Amino acid sequence: MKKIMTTHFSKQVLDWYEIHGRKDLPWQLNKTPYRVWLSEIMLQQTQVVTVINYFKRFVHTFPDVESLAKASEDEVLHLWTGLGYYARARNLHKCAKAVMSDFGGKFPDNQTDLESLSGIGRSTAAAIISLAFEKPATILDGNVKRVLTRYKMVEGWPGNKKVENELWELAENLTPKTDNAEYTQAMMDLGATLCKRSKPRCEECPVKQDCFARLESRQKEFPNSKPKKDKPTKSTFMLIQLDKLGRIRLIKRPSKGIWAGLYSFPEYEKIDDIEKLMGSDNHKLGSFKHTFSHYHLQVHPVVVKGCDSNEVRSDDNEIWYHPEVTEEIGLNAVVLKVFKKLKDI
DNA sequence: GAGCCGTGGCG
DNA sequence: TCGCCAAGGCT
Repeated sequence: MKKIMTTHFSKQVLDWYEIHGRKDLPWQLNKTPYRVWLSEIMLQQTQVVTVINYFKRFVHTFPDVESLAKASEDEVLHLWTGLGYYARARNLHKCAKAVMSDFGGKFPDNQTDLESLSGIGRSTAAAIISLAFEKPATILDGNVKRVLTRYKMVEGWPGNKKVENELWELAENLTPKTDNAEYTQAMMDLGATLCKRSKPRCEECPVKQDCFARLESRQKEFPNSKPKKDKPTKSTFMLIQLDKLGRIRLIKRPSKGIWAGLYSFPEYEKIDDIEKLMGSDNHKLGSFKHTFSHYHLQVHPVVVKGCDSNEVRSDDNEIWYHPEVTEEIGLNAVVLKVFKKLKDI
């Protein structure tokens, strides 16, 4: 009985995919394990529309794992600038080097070896096995979770371990051994285009007649939402020093914590801390709020012009940045936002 | 298990 | 304006 239902489900999904699935995303063309891996990392917690241009720029600069492994971390972070979750970029680089040194430059095609690599967990490993090597594997990403929690009305927040284990088992039971790559892509397409979080297009869904949530008109309740927690608000004064050549002083952030390894402005807790150092001849840009996944940051940019770049003691972590001269480095979205504000004044 | 780790879009 | 969250993984 179970097997019949399983076959039924995957057949419906596969038939739908053949007609409605996405088959010409950049990483689906010239498909290689490298391109599949890169896309899977970029797509972690990030939507397709955001990733597309980053992916194109990245493979243009680093067309294969060897070129990526040889790059500097700053170059890699540069191509990740604005994409967020920068640990992904550092792990990506680390992974590329490991593939070169430990796997002869070829991505492994099994779950254990793939999961031993930085940045690759159970679902990403399965996606690579399925999509790149076309061997049977089961993924469980946000799309699949959304589809399955609705299909079987799975109660509880999917981030909860018990719920997640339940979903893994369900996912594995539904995954076919044949046409596995198509099925994997189909489930993600289904979740992304029809079984969306808001306004799901159930009428067009290939499994609508068996979907418990739809049959009870409870689609909105699934997946159950994450228990909410208030985000604290922090405040920071960012010192933007310009020298006579229009260069900007940036400091490389530590290898742990927010924006690790990226260049950013020096930060101070109070305006007094800046004026004690620089004097009171400064210009305040409008403060603004930047929101992270786990807290809000109220940013107060303070501009000091006409600095003498020779006067500031410079170590390896400091640079005077000029977009057209400075070698490529990683920047965060707040720095980009401030750059834009500077242009407007 | 729970916190950490970005960003932009949407309702 | 604001909370929510999108192709997760690491510690």
